[in-house]
Amino acid sequence: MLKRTHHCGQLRLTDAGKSVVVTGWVQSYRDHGNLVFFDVRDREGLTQLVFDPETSPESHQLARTVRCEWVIAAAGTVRPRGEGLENPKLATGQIEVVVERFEILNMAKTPPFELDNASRTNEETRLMYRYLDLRRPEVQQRLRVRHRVTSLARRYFDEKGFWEIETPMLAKSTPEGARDFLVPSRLVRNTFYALPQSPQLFKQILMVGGVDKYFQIVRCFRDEDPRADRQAEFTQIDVEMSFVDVDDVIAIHSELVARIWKEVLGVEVALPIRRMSYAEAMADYGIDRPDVRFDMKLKDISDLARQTTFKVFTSCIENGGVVKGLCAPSGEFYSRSDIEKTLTTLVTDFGAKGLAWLKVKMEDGAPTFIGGIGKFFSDDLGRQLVQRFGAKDGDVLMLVADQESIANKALAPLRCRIARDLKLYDPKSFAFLWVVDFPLFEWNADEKRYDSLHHPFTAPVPEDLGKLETDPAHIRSQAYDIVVNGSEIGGGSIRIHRPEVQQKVFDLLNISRKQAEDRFGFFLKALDYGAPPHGGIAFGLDRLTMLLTGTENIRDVIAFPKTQRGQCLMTDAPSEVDSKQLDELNLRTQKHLHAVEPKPEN
RNA sequence: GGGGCCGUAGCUCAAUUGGUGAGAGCAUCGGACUGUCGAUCCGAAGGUUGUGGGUUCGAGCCCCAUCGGCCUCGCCA
Repeated sequence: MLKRTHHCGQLRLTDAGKSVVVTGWVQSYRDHGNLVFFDVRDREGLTQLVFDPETSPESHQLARTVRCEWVIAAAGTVRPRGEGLENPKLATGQIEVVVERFEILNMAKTPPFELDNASRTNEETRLMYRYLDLRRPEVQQRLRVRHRVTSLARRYFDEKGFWEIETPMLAKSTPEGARDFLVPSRLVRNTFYALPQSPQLFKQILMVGGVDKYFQIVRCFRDEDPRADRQAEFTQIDVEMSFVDVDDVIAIHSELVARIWKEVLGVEVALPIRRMSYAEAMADYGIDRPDVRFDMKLKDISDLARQTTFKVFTSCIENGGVVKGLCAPSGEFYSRSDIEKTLTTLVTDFGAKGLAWLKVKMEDGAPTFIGGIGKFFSDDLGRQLVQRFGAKDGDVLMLVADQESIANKALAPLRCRIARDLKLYDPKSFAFLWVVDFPLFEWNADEKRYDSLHHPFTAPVPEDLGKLETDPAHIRSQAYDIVVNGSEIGGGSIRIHRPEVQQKVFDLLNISRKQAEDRFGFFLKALDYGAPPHGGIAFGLDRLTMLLTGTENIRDVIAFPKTQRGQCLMTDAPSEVDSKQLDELNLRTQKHLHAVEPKPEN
């Protein structure tokens, strides 16, 4: 077999005259009967081969039989292309390889889709033939970025004294948070492992074990319905450190993020990265992961709305709700129907009852309102309203009246949608942010107890410790999320390292001693044996890569992704198993049960 | 569990209000051709319109069910 000397995509004018061997897949061939041209592709690019019957009649003859995607090796001489024959579209377009020896390493069936048109091909077909889609430069570019991030992270953490340590994939089910994937045990009948939702407890126990600094690039599993930006199995860059506080964790990971952006995109991230409190994020953006590439802050106008004659507003406030909204510098962009159909649908999808709007018209410095609900505002209230938003002529005020949580939930995506429509930011830019001072708990009205906002091992800020007894709702936690362009790419916290505080938190979460013992007993026991103060963070590698590659589809950054039903179209997983396998596991499916004991008719 | 969009040749799409024989580009196959690079030119082949019912003289088009893909609410950090 001819041994490769150069990658396709590597050769330049300066290589002219060299004898080289390139290998790869035939991207296209152009057969002129006499001269034959190939574009050969490998991971690094394309090279044009020329087959001339006068140079090598055997190679030329063989080349004429070749088809797209066949695997070939060609030995020849690098030659500058003639005047006017260069191809500026190719990095190697200044040269070509005149083939002297040629081997067909493998033939290939005609692909089910054309690789150069694959971006327009049905994703279903591409997933079924993932190995063909993977040959495309765009797809490989994303995998390359992902690799750069992981390899950089490994170098970075090694430099900083972290150890990469693996934690079990077959772990204990702790039915908190997301649904677990279960794995039946053969040796211990009727018991199950769970695939880890994250290595949370293991990494904390590593700290108790004196490891001091840990990281892992680790697969995590959560059996919940997928979305464009999440699927059931995903990868975290998982980190834990001992004897640190919030500032330490933020500093070391700000630097990591800055290095990633610098190395992958050449983008300088200004350090320190800005911090924003959870309270500020919710008030101004309605969400704990605000996109701060643009301003257009939300404003609470409950105090003004209360004084209007608009019953929707006044009764909402009487019922403990708020009126909150934003000012869209719309000009003529949104028609009445855009607002009342498209944008209203958007907010109602998130639970709001409607979208109130009014368009500002300034006459001699005094505002009047066109359309919508302007008539419910007196002149004085109107002036205050315009002042509150800093609205200008042509702006449209959009308001949601509801419970604060619903208003926020509806307004946050509305704000992003409007900013995108009105092009209020450069889509290529990045805005980084640490969100801090999260509440430790949120009240769960259905269950009449508190829920952890982060997770039950998050430490309160020390000065709020006293409120564990008196005012749990207002305890701040030592948690932090890093947000880029409205996307949370990582989050973590300083952990509770004192058993009595941990117990207190379980009490507030309404987790009984018995439940705590059953689920986390091993962990609580570890805390009893001298746990150092510690904290950590986990980054979502998939989302990180999505941001760096500018895609909105998580399947684009995963080599072998799954569909919305969690299936792999290439391997056809999940699939049924032999009854023998089930027997060994002491399992029987309901399907089999029904086969044995059919339900009576009707 | 709910809502929305989609499914026609290998791929991407077309097909008037339900009306003759479901078309085109690319890919494929055969032929021609000395500089192409989305090669070009000539020719050929390629279809259970996702599947199953129904309405109708007649269904790619209308109705019902079902399968699959994507987006989304719930769910999920």
